[in-house]
Amino acid sequence: MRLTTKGRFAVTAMIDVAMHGTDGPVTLAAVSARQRISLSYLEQLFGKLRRSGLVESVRGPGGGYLLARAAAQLSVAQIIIAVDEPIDATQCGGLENCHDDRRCMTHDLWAGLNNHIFSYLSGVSLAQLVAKQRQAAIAAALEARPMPAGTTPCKVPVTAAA
Amino acid sequence: MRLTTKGRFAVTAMIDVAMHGTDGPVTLAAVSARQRISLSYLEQLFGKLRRSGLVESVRGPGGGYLLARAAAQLSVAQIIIAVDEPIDATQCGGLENCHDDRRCMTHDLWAGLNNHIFSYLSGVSLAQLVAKQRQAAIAAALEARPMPAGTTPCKVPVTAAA
DNA sequence: CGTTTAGTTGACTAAATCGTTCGGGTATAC
DNA sequence: GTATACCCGAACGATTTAGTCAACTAAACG
Repeated sequence: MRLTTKGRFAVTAMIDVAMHGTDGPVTLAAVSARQRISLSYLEQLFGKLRRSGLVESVRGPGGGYLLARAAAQLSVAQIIIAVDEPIDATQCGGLENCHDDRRCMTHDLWAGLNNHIFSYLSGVSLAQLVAKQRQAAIAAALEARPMPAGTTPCKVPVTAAA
Repeated sequence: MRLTTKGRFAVTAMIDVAMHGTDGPVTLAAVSARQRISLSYLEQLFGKLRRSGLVESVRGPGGGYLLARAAAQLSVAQIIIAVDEPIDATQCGGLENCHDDRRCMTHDLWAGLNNHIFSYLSGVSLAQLVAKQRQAAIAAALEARPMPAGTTPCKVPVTAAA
């Protein structure tokens, strides 16, 4: 399981669809404008997401994309798997013949780590991320608007990006 | 935090050094032969690992690389961070000015996921992976060697790679 | 001393991936 | 029938990946 910016773009776009798709399909043009992602790149990503059954498309005017399932039933792992074409780090391509006498370490080794990371990201649902994003948006709005006298702002701590 | 084959190569090589470095330094040539990784690529990786203080080098005949700390004190996260130069998926580069009125979602969003994955991989030590690898090697040896009559082999389940 | 070993550094390369741009299609609502 | 918006694929520059080559330095050893 790979973890690159490509999967992040896909998750970001899916969150956007989840947040704005409550009444009707969301056009990729709107997602592109809001999230500052190239429209054609979004089309490529959503082509894969659709073929993976994570979203459904509606063609024609008023069309766009909708989540194929409830946001609580869509995991980050599914989204990343859908767009990030898998690469195997096992060198031997599953043939297990890289050594004469014993097979390469990478084989069993990374399988375990992959499983752990995968199962973790499988436990993170789109609904959770949407809730977190809504919370952050509220905090930002409170920060931008001047507080009434005598009240104290409730800042959400911003975690550092790696 | 990115997750690519580069980091996997580095971790694999570090496991090799941990397993063969019990008495004396391990040459990259030996690691290259055992793990089927290009010698010059290993040189690049170990250059970064050394500058990050994860390994120590011994020059001259009989030289090679040694773990700078005990395997239990070296985490997978440290190794990956050392070789995978970090990229930020926040588009705005931390300036938070991607939108006119509100900042981009990716900013706070991926920070949380990054932290979770990072803290998970920080909890996985090289010693754990070495132990797991030793166990797998034993299982492979038992599998290759015919069992005495009446005994049942104890196969280790092989998990699928993503 | 000189040779061999092995780390150190840098430039350079083919291939893949990333993100984008462009140009065309096709289904549908109005 | 026209505008909308999904669909598809080719092509592109930039970056990353993985590897190669070449020159250098430090240390052991005879």
